[in-house]
Amino acid sequence: MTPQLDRTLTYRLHQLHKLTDADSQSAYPEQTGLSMSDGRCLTTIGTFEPLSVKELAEKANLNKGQASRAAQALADQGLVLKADHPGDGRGVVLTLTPPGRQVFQRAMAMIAQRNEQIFGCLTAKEQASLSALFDRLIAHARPR
Amino acid sequence: MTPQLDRTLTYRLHQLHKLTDADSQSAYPEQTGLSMSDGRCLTTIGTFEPLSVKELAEKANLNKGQASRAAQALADQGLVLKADHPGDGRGVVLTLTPPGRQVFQRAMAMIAQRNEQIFGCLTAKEQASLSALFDRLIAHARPR
DNA sequence: CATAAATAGTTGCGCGCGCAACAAAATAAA
DNA sequence: TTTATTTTGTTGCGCGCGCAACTATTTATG
Repeated sequence: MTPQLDRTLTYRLHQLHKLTDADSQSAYPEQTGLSMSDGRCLTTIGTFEPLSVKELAEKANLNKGQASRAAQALADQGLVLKADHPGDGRGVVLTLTPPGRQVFQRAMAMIAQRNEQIFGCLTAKEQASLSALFDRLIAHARPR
Repeated sequence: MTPQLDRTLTYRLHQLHKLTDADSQSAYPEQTGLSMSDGRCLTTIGTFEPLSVKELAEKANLNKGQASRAAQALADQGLVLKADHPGDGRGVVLTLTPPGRQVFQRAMAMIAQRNEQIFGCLTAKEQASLSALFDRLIAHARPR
């Protein structure tokens, strides 16, 4: 039997994402001077550096085209260092520059704040449950 | 203190959404002949009819421009009836046509199936917990 | 009643996204 | 070595999305 649309988890997952993403879209430029997409790439590099473009794409959940352009944009702004990969003429090595690290701090503080805004209405125990469920769902959904 | 990026709930919410949305993007056309956006509008109308364009936008989580175009597209395909609102010369009344109802059935079956694919890795109890958490989060995030 | 403000829906436009084609380099096969 | 296959990153292109301007109708205000 088919459940009511608004009782499906997919429907509400989509709904929740839309609601939260809309706010982030304005929060990123306001607090970091970067677009949401570029800001997410910066925080991803800061968290996982050093990173190749391909790895950046995977970690930040975007395709390599976007990852390539974002890396270039961040490098142009002096926030990310795009170095040649030693031993592989194709690859690049992405790391944060000192100014990039400063923006990274601000961005992470903003993310922590938004995390609190959105999930603060849950108890610590509920947040932990949700966290564990997310991990399982992502592991299950991830291709390969 | 700032948590690690990949341990934040916002990061993983975004990740999970991206993963699931990508699959839906192909599942909708394959199983209903409609784009994901149009398909979601159809299921929304079928679930909540009768609906105005504004209400459709709210329920389907898109802006009224998209809602207007989707309603028109579905009407052009004969799946949705777009009638004048009695008593308000501006408003329209969106309902499913008989053929629209058939596509609605297929779409809902597909959604139920995707729901199972994605959330089936959780026990019924876990799904119920997640459902309750989603409701609270959405109620808290929703403007007004 | 006049006119100002609010609301419903449509449409134009620019930007971001994803896909796919491409070039360059590394690796595998013969 | 030669050549075929795979992998990495870049770039071109079209479509979908969101915003904001606009029209038409309704409701509020003086």
